[in-house]
Amino acid sequence: MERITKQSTAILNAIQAAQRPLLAPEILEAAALEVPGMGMATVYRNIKSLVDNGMLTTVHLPGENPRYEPSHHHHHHHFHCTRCDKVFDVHDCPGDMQQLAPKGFTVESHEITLYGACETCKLSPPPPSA
Amino acid sequence: MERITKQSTAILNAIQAAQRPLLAPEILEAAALEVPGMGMATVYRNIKSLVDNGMLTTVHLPGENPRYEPSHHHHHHHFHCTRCDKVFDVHDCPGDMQQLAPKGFTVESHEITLYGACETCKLSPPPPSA
DNA sequence: TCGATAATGATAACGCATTATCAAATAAAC
DNA sequence: GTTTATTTGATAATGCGTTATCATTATCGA
Repeated sequence: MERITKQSTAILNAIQAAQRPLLAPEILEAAALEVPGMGMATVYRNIKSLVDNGMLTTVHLPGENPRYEPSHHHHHHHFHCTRCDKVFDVHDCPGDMQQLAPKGFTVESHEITLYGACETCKLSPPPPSA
Repeated sequence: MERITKQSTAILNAIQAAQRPLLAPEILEAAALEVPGMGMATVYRNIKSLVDNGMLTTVHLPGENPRYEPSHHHHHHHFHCTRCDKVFDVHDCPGDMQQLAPKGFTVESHEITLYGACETCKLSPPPPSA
């Protein structure tokens, strides 16, 4: 991926505009608005290249396919909305977790995933009769 | 799975004796010590049945295949040793996480995964020349 | 102990995300 | 504008965890 194409531009734009980690199909969906007809293979190729370059970071959540966001290089966590399945960054952190671990274990890092309703879904609950 | 067989007994024994969540291949490995020649399909069949019964709980960790542990029905988290890749239960919890979420979001649950060295790996570091 | 039927083991098949293939399109150097 | 090498799109192939198939074996009620 050395050349700048309208596809690669659209993919990077989509990821940076999203303000949240995206799944590969979400990246395709967003980038295809700018470049209709874009193929899934192009998305995967560009993701791979951007991750290798260090421009993109892979976000793994429990039981989920990988999502991708611009590399932040700062410690943060994620919120997974159980209504719309979108994932959002959480910039706060409770801090050191060493005290949670069993005696004799050394904690070097941690991941926190919050689950619940994002603001949009909270304001727009599904119809009760659903 | 209505009948008690030496295979189903060995599988349940393996899971209960482990004291930590096991991957399907780990269950096979442990149960095969008791019933040599046991097949992977038998492990998956029994896991499925036990999960359906509520006897087993599936543990999803970021980027990992599912692990299984006896259903505890109490809130806990997990420690993933980055040396031996074993996962251990963590019975402590920092508590409510609502304050971490963005304004307008409602936190309903959370998952914490700790990473580091378990006691065994801490006491038996790999040779420096490795 | 016998018989009905459920479980097992070997293996093929599946689902799904991801990657490879390759002809056609296109970016960028000249 | 031409040329050349890279990227794209369509699609086949891959990898891998899991599930289905089916003949054989084994459980357990009668």
